Amino acid sequence: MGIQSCWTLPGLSPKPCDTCKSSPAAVFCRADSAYLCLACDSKIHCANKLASRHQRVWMCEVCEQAPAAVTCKADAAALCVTCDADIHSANPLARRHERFPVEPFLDSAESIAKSTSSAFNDAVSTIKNDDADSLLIPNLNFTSKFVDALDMKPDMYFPEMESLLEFDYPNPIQNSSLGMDSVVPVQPDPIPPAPVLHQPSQESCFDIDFCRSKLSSSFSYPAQSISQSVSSSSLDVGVVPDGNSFSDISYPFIANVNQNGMDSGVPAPATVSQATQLTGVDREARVMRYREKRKNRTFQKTIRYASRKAYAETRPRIKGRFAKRSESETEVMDRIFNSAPGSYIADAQYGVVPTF
DNA sequence: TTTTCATCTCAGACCACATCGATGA
DNA sequence: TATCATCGATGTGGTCTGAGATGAA
Repeated sequence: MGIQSCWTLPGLSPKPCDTCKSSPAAVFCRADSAYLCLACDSKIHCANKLASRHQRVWMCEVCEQAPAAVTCKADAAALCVTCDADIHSANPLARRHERFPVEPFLDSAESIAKSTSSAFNDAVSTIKNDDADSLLIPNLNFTSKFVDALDMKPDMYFPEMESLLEFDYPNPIQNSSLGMDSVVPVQPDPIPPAPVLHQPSQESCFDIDFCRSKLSSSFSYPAQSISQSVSSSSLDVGVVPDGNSFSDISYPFIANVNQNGMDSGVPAPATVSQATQLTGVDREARVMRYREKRKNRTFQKTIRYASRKAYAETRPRIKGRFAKRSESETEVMDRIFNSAPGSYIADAQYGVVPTF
């Protein structure tokens, strides 16, 4: 059972490449007014000097139907005009997301992706074996384009994801005595938080739930869902008070908020540069905190009784259903268990399970 | 543009029975 | 108070099924 991308619109298939028609388009060439996959983009725009001067932008990460017009730092996503308008007009918090106009690039998208990925290979090596990574990647489809084109392993990640490592800043709710009574599971974080880039603006940190709301075609987010985290466990979590929202994924980016609390529309100049000037120590600390948190996170079915699990796995089935044991089978089982009284079945995942 | 059909995806149902936990003797 | 017996409820996993989504004709 796969996990659907949290960002792409269900029901909308990515726009196909105008050239090969088979791969999903990854970039939009303004000069050609063409949607191209990475391979075709590389082929076409490396053909001659003139073509290499064509300005291109990435596709919208949400609808994958139109060229991206803005980059939302809070969502770590490139959005087209329509999606940007829909998403960021949905509620007051979303309106405060800091956004920048998308900068067109001239190099081949493939080479950009390659250089981008190599810069993160070190970090990747530290967080390999992480099948949950994909859950944290805002746009799985977006990433998969690179994976397809570059034959990369899906567990690699990209700079856009870097910000997602930063999702366990101190939670004022958890820290308060009020938070102790919250239904939100409180996970002690023994590692002190890394310096917050914009300490005074904690109230400006927020999460957007792109999974829960099952993005309808109208992109209307229920107001009560604005603070849900990506974690599936958050489905049980009540509404987190506006303005103090922190959960599993809280992006430490801020909108440039004016005194009225509204988005001034002008990017905060220091934010981007500071965000990219993280030291190696900061980065390592963040990766460590991320791994710690990931370890405590579970998307798997909870097994309450290992003994029942062990027994269920040994039981005969007919078309997947439990079946009655025949007398001979019962005798065999009795002999097995009785022949070695006090024997144990080692269950790697759930520890030692006593036999029956 | 609308309708029909085929295909795909996914959540929930189903089964038997050891074990759990409450209750009473 | 401690121990034991009884009984209904619970939980366990692999497969099937039907509803809904999607795409092609």
